[in-house]
Amino acid sequence: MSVQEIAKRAGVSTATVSRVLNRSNLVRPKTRERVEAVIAELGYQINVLARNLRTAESRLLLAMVPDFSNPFYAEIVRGIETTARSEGYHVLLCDTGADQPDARPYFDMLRNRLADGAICLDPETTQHALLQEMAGLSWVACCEFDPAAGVPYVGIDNEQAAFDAVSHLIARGRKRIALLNSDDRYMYARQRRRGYETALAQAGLEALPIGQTMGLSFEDGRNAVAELLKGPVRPDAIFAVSDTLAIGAIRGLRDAGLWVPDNVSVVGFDNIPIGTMVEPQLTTVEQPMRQLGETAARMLLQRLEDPEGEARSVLLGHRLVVRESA
Amino acid sequence: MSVQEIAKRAGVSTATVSRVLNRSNLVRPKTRERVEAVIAELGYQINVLARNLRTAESRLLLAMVPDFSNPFYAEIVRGIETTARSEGYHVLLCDTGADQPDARPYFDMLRNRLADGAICLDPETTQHALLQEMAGLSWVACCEFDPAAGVPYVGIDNEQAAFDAVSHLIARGRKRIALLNSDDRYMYARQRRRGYETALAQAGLEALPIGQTMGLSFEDGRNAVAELLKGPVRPDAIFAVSDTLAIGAIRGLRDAGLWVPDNVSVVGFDNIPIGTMVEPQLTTVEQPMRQLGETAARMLLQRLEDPEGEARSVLLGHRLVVRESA
DNA sequence: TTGAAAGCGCTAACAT
DNA sequence: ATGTTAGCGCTTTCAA
Repeated sequence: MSVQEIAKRAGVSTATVSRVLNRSNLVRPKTRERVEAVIAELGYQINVLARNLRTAESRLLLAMVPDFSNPFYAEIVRGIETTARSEGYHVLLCDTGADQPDARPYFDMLRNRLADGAICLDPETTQHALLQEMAGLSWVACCEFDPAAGVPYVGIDNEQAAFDAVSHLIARGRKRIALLNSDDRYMYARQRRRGYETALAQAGLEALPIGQTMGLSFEDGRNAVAELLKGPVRPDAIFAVSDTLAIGAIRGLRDAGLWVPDNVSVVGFDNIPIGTMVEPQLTTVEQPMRQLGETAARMLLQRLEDPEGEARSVLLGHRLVVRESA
Repeated sequence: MSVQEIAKRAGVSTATVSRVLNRSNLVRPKTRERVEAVIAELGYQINVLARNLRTAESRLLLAMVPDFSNPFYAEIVRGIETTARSEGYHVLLCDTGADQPDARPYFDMLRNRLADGAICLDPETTQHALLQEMAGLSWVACCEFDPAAGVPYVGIDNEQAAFDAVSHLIARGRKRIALLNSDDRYMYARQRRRGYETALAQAGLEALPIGQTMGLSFEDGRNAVAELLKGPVRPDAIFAVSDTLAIGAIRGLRDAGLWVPDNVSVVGFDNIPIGTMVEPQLTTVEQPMRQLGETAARMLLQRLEDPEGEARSVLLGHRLVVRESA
């Protein structure tokens, strides 16, 4: 069943049916009614595939995420979806993580027009590839961004946020503050490290050897702390760049017979729900995840509407949530 | 740039270009080479929108999930994606939860052919609606299923799994075993309840008043336990139908000064990662999440290939993972 | 093994 | 306010 069929039965042209379908107001109410009646009667459903070809848009957005089972990303994706849906778009989730480290297939989805645009939360390498291979294609960066790249982005001030977290530790009287950092491929990791270093420097404290992990998991944190504790100087505080890492760290400390926060204070990052489910409850830096996603989607939608329009990037606010661990 | 362009430059017809594009073997190697050279040279990318219209398929699958930020569902979706991708399909995630309790918009995506088929993890109500409104459309059920509905499904034997969990508690010498159940709209909730009741009955034990929650969250579990403890008989064990609920329950018990597992044993369900991140580590029933997703996707793909083919449903195995909490 | 041509179902420019 | 008509870019029958 097609517009033709509807047109015939309603005694109008296909153009008119199309106008009714697209809520054009160049249709006499009476006519519209008649057409709508036929549509309802036959249970006609528009063929999106045909429309997509004709209008040369899929109304599909790509969300490239390193790991959507990470609650942090999950919540951002939620924000993206909410906004996208409200504008009649759908979101295609692309987990570029573990399983499928190659983002190429996703690039192809953009190239061959399966998606109208993309939101990229992937690390620098992916973003640079996107930038080079996708010249002229619409995408925005979220959380991970290179201010110099010329791509519109939304994120937080990671350096400042890290600075705030470490300052909190210092204010609590801690002197041997270790950083538990993740994969250096991520710009946020490097930015937070800078914040950590600045805070220590300003307080005249020395940085400890950095605990470096490959991932953001509980076990990563646990193992890294075990490593850290083998060092010459025992930390009295740990700033971890993610909550799961921090929770793993707490377990690592307990493994070594250390108590949090009595012996060692711990601050995490993100403020994901698990933070309140553990004991002690996690002190952490909150990111406005939902809002990050919503903003990213809105920026992308704006780009799609007006590709030439000026693209303004945004940094959203963060907030230190003080609970029990520090 | 289109097939026309390529055809002209390669000195062949559009049909031949199309054949090359689709790996048809009715092309002379020499010709194929020439065409491929032109394609590579111009960096031509097929227009999926046009192909979709022509072939009347989008190679997009719908995954309808109550809450994809729940690690349990996230892992299943992973399985779905892996399998789908290996067959050249993409997955459109539809979070039918909190935000968007109405699945109607997703139904429309099926009706108007934006998606070729769907995998539904939503509760009964949604599944029945799908069944009625989508006659003749391809979909399969995953985790949530009504064996009598005539829709192919994959899941586990929830009743048996619950039976096993409760039996474990009984074997540990527990006598006052409470059930912490979630939303009764879900068939799995009703199935697990039956398993719980059967196990108790077989052991000649009495069921306690059931702790009923609206959702599956930590706070739900915590609050439900507080309620439970107000009752006349204090449970010495709790079987919760989800891990988050169980972890909330453990906290609720601690709130009341009770220790797990010394005073009260707790068993969860699903075996999500957090189970090993809490203290005590959670004893739980493991579901083969990844495999559930993979199987569901494979079933759907099969249906798409052969809509008339017989559809065989499957129950996958579960496993009790004994850790510290019970 | 290749080509010519029809047409998937829709939208939109243009005409009335 | 409505109709006519020309494609969007591809695949696929049919003929050669």
